[in-house]
Amino acid sequence: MKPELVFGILSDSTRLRALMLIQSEGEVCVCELTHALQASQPKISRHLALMRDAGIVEPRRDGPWMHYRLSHSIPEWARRIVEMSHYQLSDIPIFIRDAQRLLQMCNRPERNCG
Amino acid sequence: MKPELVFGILSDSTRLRALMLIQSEGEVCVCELTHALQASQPKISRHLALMRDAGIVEPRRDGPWMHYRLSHSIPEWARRIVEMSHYQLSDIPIFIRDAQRLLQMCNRPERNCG
DNA sequence: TTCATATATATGTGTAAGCGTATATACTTT
DNA sequence: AAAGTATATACGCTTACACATATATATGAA
Repeated sequence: MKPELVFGILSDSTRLRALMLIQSEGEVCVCELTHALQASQPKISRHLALMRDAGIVEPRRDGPWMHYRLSHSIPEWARRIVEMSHYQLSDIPIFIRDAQRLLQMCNRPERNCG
Repeated sequence: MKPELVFGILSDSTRLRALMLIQSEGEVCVCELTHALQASQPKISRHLALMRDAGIVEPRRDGPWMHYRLSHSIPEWARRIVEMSHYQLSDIPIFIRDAQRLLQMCNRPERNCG
């Protein structure tokens, strides 16, 4: 895995916002992302597929839902870059708002209402 | 400055390699980069202009030479991301080789031979 | 098997990015 | 001023990317 590829993943707003939530929550499903990011489902799925193909995230099926988390086989340096970017960016308004929308979302698979 | 823009800067191999050297050396000039990265001068200059316009690096003229360093007005989170990426990536072969070529370069402005 | 929900992918389109080559600008020396 | 070196930008081209929309696949319930 090449470093510039990892940064390429982070260089799109939708993917960065998704990864920030994945990093916060450990795991999120597609419907949670579409809700939190207020984006269309194909848009979210396309970006997740991109990240999956790049080896950054991995899917887990849970009935009809697909959950995504950081890939367990991601290189250590890549994991640290993602973690540390999350740490540095988490107080920026747009990411705070995404996190809030996720917490306030009802009908989250495997979770109660917020 | 938007986070995804900073990652966009880091998502190109030439720019990432240049920034790694800037981070190591504090400041490098165009001719040092063309030598260390073994790339054409227009290619290096174009990428530096891109990073300058994005507010990541800033130029300093020294006679005929242009030196580039991290911008002093870069947001703290962006500086930390660059610093930390350098720390995480510095032992990857391609960056080691770039650094070696730079150290072995003779005729470096403001420096002796290595 | 039929329907509804959740997710994935395909298609067509517009835009942005990177490259090589050529050329322009800036500085230094003569 | 003229020539040489260092750097910047312009141009034409090709490819990659992101999007919206449409459609396909997968699961669960009836």
